[in-house]
Amino acid sequence: MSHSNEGKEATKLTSFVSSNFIRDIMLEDIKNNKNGGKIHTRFPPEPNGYLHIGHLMALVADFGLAEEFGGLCNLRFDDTNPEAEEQEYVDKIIEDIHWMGYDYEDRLYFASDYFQQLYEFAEQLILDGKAFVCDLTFDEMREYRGTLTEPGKESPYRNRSKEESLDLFRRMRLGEFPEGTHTLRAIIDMKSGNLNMRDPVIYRIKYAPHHRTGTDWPIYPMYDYQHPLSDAIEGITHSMCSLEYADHNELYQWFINNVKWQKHPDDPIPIQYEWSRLNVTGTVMSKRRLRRLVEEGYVDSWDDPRMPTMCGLRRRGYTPASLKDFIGRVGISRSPKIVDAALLEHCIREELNSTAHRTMAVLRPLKITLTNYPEGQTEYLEIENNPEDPCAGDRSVPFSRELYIEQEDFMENPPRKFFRLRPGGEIRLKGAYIIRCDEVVKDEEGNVVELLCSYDPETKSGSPQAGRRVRGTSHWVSAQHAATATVKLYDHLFTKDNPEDAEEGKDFTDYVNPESLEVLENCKIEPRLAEAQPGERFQFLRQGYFYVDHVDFAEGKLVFNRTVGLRDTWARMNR
RNA sequence: UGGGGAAUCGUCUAAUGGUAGGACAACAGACUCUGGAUCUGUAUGUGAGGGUUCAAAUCCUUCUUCCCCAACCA
Repeated sequence: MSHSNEGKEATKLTSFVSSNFIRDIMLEDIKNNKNGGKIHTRFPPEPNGYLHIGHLMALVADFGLAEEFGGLCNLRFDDTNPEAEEQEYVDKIIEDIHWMGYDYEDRLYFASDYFQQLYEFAEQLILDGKAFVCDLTFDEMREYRGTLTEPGKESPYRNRSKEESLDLFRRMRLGEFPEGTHTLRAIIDMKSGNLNMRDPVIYRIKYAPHHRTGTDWPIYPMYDYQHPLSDAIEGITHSMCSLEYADHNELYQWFINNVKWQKHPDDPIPIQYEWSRLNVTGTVMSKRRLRRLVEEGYVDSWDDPRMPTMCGLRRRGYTPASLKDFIGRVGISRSPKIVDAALLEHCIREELNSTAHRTMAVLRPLKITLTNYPEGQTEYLEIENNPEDPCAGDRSVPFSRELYIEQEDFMENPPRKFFRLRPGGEIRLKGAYIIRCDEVVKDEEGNVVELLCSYDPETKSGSPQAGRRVRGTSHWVSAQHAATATVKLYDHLFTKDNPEDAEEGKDFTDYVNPESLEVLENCKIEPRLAEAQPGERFQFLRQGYFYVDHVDFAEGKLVFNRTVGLRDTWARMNR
């Protein structure tokens, strides 16, 4: 991927800024030389959907903390449910991880890589009297499990002989039984207050073909069994996950303690740590809801720039560095969090303010003619690319008699504090001259179609006499030299901070912002922008940061997606 | 008395018995050839009640509120 350099660069620049309890634990472990002072994490997505902003915490923490302590992070797909998982998602997830600049080197693993090993562990568990084959039906098992407040009952098959269980388990593996007729269950405690400990199922029969192992296996291990053992096999030291798995930690430890997985006495014993999930205002995260947005046409695709998916964020123009910065600022904790999307926007604005080149694009053009400027003349003005970065240099921008300015930079009857152009008033054209509006040209319906202006040759930017001041400055493009482009103005997808908190009779789709996308087809852009390459980011002066859509570009279209607008105190004053 | 987790400015997050601090958001002002950026300033917080202590966000205690768990999903 051409984007991987972007991510790697970002990795060097950014690390966590805030402290967090996981880091404290790692620091302590390193100090005590636990596991030889090594940190080894893993990022364990299930390939059943696209990575989205809710996964960002785990992604950045798993890879970022390992990186910070000179450790390693494996990429391991949790692919033990063939009904849900697809190769397509594996590929998309890998693409997103590469884009973020994270490197798992040759450590790309799949839980399915361990199916044979896990199977052997399971046989041993049976031999040790710690697991049995259960013939209870799905409904019976639910009944035997008890409830949150009542203890469960032991399965009548719990005490059958090891030999019988082993025989049955082997025949399960041979594919002799239909789905749903048998399970392998751990023998733990049906009375436990923790439902996960009530003789949990560790293998079930499934004949669905697996995206990697095909039809090799008629039985599949459950997450709770597979995950700790996969961690153990890989030598993971710190196994991090979100808080809804806290109840599973006891089971995690049970498998670590009861399966003979250790090859050497100093193989690290993995420990699970949990943190609270990341939520962001104005988004939905669940796969089901995201799918509805796509399928019901609220957005165009999974990578629509309004989607909170990683691929959507990328098309919106977010950078890996800004995303890492965001996670660093949010921090890792165990308290529930719904982070203000404004923080995410701040992170990308801050980065782009220092890196994005300034350009001029007139989104809604209003023609002006400088009546005292020589016809046919073009002068090239040197304008700085980025006032925040002197090294960014200057570029030449053509200036001529006929120009476009923004429609909203002119008002015939302006209110107080409107510092832009009005009849008889003056503004500076950025990097050029001060102009005065002499005459307003209207069509038959009274719409303003053109302004006749005059320029003051004494006020050329950079010249000694340029000192005269006017309050307003506008961006502009030369009509003759401008190219036309499509600009997509994106805004928040929802009108509500928490779209899921719907009123009676409504659901989250009722809060989709009808103005979340405005497509402008007739934007006039300066010559530099006509040469823009996919993946480039610019500031459109006074308007915002824009990303050259790499997807549209591949289809032959030059489209600028608004990543985020500039802070706009004028707009705020008018709210 | 099911089990587990969490409560600090509007939002995140620090302070591990010793001045409740930072970031984002908000507001006000300065500056500005981007109404951007930058700078300065302002307001807002320890869920509640008891207790220990010279001193409590922090320790003890009672209570309240919120989140997660009853897939042969992860």
